[in-house]
Amino acid sequence: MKYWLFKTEPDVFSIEDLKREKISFWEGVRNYQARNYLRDEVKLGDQILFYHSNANPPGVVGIATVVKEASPDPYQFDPKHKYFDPKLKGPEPRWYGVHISLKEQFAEILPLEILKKAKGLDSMVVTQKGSRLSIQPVTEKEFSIVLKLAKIGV
DNA sequence: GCCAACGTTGGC
DNA sequence: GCCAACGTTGGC
Repeated sequence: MKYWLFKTEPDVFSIEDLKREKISFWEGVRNYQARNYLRDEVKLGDQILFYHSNANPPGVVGIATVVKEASPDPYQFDPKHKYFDPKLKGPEPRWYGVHISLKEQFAEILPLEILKKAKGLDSMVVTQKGSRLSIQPVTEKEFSIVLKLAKIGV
């Protein structure tokens, strides 16, 4: 089993939305590195740190899990949709998403600031300066440290 | 294939 | 709202 961090702006799609929808398609990823993770490496049952970016404060708000592996993002073909990709030629999809489901919402947000100070998270992708990747690999160790921090509370 | 210009991300 | 970091674009 692998571990990931999925980044989302809560104004666009928040953990509350995921809770309400039960199962959500992770749409709109338009970055090749993130796409490659989604298409090739994110597998059924993988665990996800659900992260709110562009929030006050930014941080991890819960745990989700993968319930269905990669399928093409349908919006890339829809000219009226904001995730339409005008550069596509033909029916070959370029962008993919996975289906996820909420596993646990933390009692309160675990802020990025705490992650940055935490022991053992020095090389975690999200704590690096200028880390813009929206789908990030997380090690098992990092994942368990984050869980511990979330339980202790801040 | 280089790289300057440009657009976007996201913490602060 | 600012701006550093970074990805993408497109002229050459």
